[in-house]
Amino acid sequence: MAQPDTVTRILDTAEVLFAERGFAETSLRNITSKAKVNLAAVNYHFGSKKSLIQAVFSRYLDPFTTRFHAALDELEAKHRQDGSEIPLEELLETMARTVLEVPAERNSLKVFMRLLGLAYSQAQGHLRRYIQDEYGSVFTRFTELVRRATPELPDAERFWRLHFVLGTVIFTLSGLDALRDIAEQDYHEHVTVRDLVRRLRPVVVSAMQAPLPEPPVQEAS
Amino acid sequence: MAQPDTVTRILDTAEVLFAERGFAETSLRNITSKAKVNLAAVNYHFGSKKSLIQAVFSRYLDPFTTRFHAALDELEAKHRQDGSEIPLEELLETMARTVLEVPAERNSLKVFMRLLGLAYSQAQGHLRRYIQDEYGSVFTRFTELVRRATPELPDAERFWRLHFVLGTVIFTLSGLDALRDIAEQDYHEHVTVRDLVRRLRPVVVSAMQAPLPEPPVQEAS
DNA sequence: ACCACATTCAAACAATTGTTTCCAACCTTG
DNA sequence: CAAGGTTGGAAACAATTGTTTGAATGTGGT
Repeated sequence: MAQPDTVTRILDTAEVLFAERGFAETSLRNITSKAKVNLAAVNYHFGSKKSLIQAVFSRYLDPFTTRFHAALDELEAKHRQDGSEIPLEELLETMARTVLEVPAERNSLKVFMRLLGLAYSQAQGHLRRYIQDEYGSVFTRFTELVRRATPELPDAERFWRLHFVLGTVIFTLSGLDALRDIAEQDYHEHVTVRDLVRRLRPVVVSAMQAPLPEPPVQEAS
Repeated sequence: MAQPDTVTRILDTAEVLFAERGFAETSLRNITSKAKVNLAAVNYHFGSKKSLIQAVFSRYLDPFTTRFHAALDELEAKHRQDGSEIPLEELLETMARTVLEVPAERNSLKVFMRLLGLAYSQAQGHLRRYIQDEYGSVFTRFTELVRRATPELPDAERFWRLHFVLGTVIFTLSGLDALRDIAEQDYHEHVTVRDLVRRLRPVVVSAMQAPLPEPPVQEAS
């Protein structure tokens, strides 16, 4: 579509600024001046600010979905041989590994997670729709595998618990910088992302396997 | 400070719009036109948009902290009599109950949670600082009680787990509308906030009581 | 009735936003 | 070397932003 230089320099700068300050708070002039490209370059190469935002996401999500599908293929093939179901831990492990792999190639996991967090919290209706349309299928596949790994859970319960842990991960990793400062100050330990994933593992597994809630209390009607 | 009408009408409208669309995406003209007040009224009564945002938060957080302190007083008094420690479940229960009580007086829990989520995710440095300064003490008190309820947890581990569950709650409840749509469509059940809290309870307790993570692997250095 | 004050209002302010325009520079192709 | 389409750049565009102004209106006290 275009030279590697200008386009990627815009993307590299945009993703950092978006992650730091959000979409609405980051102007095209912020991006272009820091990237040392002309203001018009964004509209020329991407068409609009919306498209730029989507492009920033694609650069992370495209490799992620590709790798994640491949990893799930591998996992399914392995367990098809011995006929066993894929255990929940292995599914979560695979997802975590894939998430960690992707941003290694580019900026940082922090940016990736922060972007995901923004995609949820910022209104940006077009973004949620875009992500849902483009990348919903891999999530559907994953949840189906989780379903087979946790047959004791009612469907609705599993749905909610998956979003509970999704919230934990995105919230923690996207707010990592602020939390890391506090943790370092209070407990004098330097926290890496891998540390956090290590801490998250048992928590997430326990959360998914928690006892079922009491049945809903019947309101007097 | 002023008539009940204009000021509260601005606050009522602002909190809804902020919750729906975020701070930067909501203009003062959006607020004032929907609230049917003059544009200048915001700057007249609140001084600036920043102050309006803080005022919106105060209206939720002030009653919350008051009630929460009172509830913790009561809880401590009760357990000081029989000399027992406050169990974790009771602490979490108290917090949940207080969170549910506050917005009953006003708009909705959804708005409250969505605002909290925005406070974290939107950059808005001034907001985080404001919340930290004004309401940090009650959180400190709560974490200290949690510490006594979970003596087996290392301090750093407890710190992180508290933020894990904080992420779960804020993320889920602030994105409730979108998730509810999906859940209703897929599982044909109408989800209320109280349902969600009921589902959250065992998950949060299990998360806090999960086994400790493996010690960090030592990198070859 | 009058005054002092608080509040409301319409209008304008300067600043910033995303986007477009038009021209110069460039590189590839004949 | 020349032609032509592609990419870069400075400036201007219209729209929207938060904020301020100054006059009009309302309100309560003496």
